[in-house]
Amino acid sequence: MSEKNLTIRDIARLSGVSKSTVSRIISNTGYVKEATREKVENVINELGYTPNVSAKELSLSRSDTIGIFIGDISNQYFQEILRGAESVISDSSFFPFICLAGTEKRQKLYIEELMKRRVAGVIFSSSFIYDEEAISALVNSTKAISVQTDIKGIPNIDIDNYSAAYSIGRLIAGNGHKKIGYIDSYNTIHSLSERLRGFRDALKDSGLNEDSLIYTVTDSNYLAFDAARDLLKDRSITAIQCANDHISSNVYSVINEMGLKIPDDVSLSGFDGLPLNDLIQPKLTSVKQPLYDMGQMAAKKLIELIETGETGKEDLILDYTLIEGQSVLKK
Amino acid sequence: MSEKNLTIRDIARLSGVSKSTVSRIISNTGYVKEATREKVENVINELGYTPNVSAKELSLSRSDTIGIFIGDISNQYFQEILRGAESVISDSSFFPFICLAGTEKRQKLYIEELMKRRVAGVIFSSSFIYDEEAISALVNSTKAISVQTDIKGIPNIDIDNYSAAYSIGRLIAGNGHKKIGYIDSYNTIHSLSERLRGFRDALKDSGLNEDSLIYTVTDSNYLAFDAARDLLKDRSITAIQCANDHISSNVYSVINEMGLKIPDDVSLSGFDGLPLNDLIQPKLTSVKQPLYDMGQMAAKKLIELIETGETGKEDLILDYTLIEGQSVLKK
DNA sequence: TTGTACGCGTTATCAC
DNA sequence: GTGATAACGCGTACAA
Repeated sequence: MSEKNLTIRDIARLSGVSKSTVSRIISNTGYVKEATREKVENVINELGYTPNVSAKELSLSRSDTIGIFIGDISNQYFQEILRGAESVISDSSFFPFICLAGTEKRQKLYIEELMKRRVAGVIFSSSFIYDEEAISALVNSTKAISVQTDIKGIPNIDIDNYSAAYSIGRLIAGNGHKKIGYIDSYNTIHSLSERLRGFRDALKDSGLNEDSLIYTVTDSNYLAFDAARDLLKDRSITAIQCANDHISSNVYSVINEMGLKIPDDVSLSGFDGLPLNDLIQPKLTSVKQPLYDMGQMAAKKLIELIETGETGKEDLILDYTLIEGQSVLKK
Repeated sequence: MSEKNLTIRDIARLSGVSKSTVSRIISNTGYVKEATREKVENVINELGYTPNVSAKELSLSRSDTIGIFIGDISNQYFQEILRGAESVISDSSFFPFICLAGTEKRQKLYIEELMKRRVAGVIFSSSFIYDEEAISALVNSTKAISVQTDIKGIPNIDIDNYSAAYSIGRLIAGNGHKKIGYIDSYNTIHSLSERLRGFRDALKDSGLNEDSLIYTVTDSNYLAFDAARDLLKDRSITAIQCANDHISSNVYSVINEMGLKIPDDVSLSGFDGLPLNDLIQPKLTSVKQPLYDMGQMAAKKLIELIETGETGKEDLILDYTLIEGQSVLKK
């Protein structure tokens, strides 16, 4: 059975060698005679010795931990990015340290902890940054990268939000809708304003005037129930575009609750292409972002930055896919 | 700007005191003159000094980290438990270390890491344990608790699965269904076998014979598509009960895909009461488990164990709620 | 190929 | 109140 608090010294003593030899065997570095290695490894296995990470990190003045800073874990959007990033990191020589930074208090806590742990790098994915100063201090003390998140001075992984939103706007207008509700997110990040800009331009280029877009936003809880109910009161609105699929799934619930039919009574479309869209009937028109890939890409790029020692400034833009479902009526 | 590798010694030197004094101030322990404290704190803030966790842990021979060992993060079931556990831990003096242990490789990696980090405790929530020996070693080296998970020798948080499944079985049979498909999970944990047992007994007590339950299981990917298609070929089956809502949501997709109507063509019911059920039309009949609470309870109980030094053996059973939606036809 | 000695940054135990 | 000093467990020159 594994006893507690075994140290490298115990192993050394019990196998009749010095600490350094044990260290060499554990970290698999330097020359060690095969016979010695076997002897020591036997002792290690028998006693169930496990090296102490804190001591190792302290000794090396370095940690191989990478922080993954996630905004809201109950949102599938962030889950996908997290899964992608984690998969790459847990498959590397680094170690993922997941931070569920969904509230102001948690952001503070986790940022502090990441600093205290001297992490090798951080991946940010959050639609809101509460304390820019703290983030800035963290970013300055380590390597960092973001996924669709606004943080100054670090590379960002994203898609071309303007162009994606433009496409879906053209699609909806092209289907003959003339009065279109738009439910934006309460959060104010660049990718969201780009989507709105792209959507607006699409309507304009389709010959619709400015009044054709009825703009609303979700409340601070990041839900969309009230916004949706407001829009649905105006029966001249024939289509609703949501800034992301977290919102569109909530709007879907409201529409069902009110006994309305999609797309006959109202058209619905979103942005993200989350897995939960599979539960929506009829199939939702949306823009699919490669979220898992974006997470993976962020992790790969970050590891590269750590290993090369470079800082990296250039953003990476990945491809999106327009998904045409049956949720937007052709008039 | 925060410079790297500042130590307690630098702060001491620059504020004209000794390391010990700085340490006292940081850890807020022992007597320090107010004037000294202010002086030192100013230096700390100006330089942006952050204490080094590894050194602290090493010095104390103790870590205040609690591991949260989660089976499958893309399953909302685990998300709820994770969120509950994290909320309690991040609000305590301990720190959450989240392990996405969904694959055999990852379980090995994370268990090893938890041991290396000398964590204060671990919360297990996973429907599969790949290496019982490794888990056992970890459990023996620290405090541990589980949520609806089979690990020997530690307390488990659960509901009365037998009774819950019995209730839903009586409900379905009471609605006149005589041939009922049951889709079990591929995973083999105690709570699942209890559900099956309870459901079986309910049908028996409703006067149905053994042949009335058509048993199938999901495949190793934990999906349910094939199992559902198989069941749906037999048009004499009028209702399908799923062992959990991860399965029922997949079955819902299959039913829609095949153009069948719930509950007219087939009834569907599940187990868990996940948030994503809100997207299912009509409202799904299911058993709601207090998953978030179970996570919270696990964390609270674990912290208690850590602080009292006790091991704890007694399981905790929480209440469930039978949710009667419109997805089971009354015949 | 192996052993010795020092340092990593912090806390705790003593003295003062 | 405050300051030396010895741990904590490990890696790594430098010797041997």
